[in-house]
Amino acid sequence: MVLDRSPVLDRVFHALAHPARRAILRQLTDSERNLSELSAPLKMSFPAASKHVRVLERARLVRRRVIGRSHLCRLNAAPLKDVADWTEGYRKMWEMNFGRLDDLLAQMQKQEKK
Amino acid sequence: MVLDRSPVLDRVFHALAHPARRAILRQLTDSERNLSELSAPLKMSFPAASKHVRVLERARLVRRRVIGRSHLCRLNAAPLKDVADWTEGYRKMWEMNFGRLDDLLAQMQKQEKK
DNA sequence: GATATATTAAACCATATGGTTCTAGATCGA
DNA sequence: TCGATCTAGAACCATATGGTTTAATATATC
Repeated sequence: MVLDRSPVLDRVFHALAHPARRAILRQLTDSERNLSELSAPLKMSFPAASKHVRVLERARLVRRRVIGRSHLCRLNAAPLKDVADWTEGYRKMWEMNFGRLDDLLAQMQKQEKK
Repeated sequence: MVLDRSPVLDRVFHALAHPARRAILRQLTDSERNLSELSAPLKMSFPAASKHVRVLERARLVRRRVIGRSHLCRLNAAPLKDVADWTEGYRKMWEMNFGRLDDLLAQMQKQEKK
């Protein structure tokens, strides 16, 4: 199959490609947090952080519920299963590569002994 | 740790966020291919495909060796291990369906009893 | 040498991204 | 009610992205 069309993976991979967004996800592993809490540790303005949260929402990685003026965000890790599944299709490939690296290192050690 | 700085993950996730680039990786699972072969099935011009390959190279997902006028590309899946490792940190989160933290703790305790 | 092939490079374009600041609307607490 | 707080939204800016077409370069092939 030539095509690899998956708007879901497009959005999820793109969402994960920015350190601030990964940091937001990290913060949400413990508990729900509102936008202020999420933006506080990031070295950027509040609106910038808010935009990052919206990117995560479009990728379904974050859901929010509004309570008064507080927008509580929680992690939805389900799309990360898609990432894991996609990546799993290549596991053999990188394990093979590491195998070759092991071979190389073994050879180098053999050379050193000589 | 608040920050999630990892230029490697930045580049790899970004590289994986485009269907054409994932299609290129897919093509490289079988064997090495040169740029013409890689670009042929993509619905875009050759230079566009060439740019995608370069994005994959910057992410270390593709390596090329030049033989005459043919640029042979091969997959380097090693960076995908970084993706898998990062994603693995969230596995528990998606394995509990729509679960809250309570559910996760309950599951973990049940596992421990076994 | 002439010509076709594989690829890069350059110029260009439209749109997206990531950031800012400023404004405005709810809502909470005193 | 008043002021502080939380958030959205708009306007703006610089740069990146993803694509195009056209040219230039190197290498095969005849």
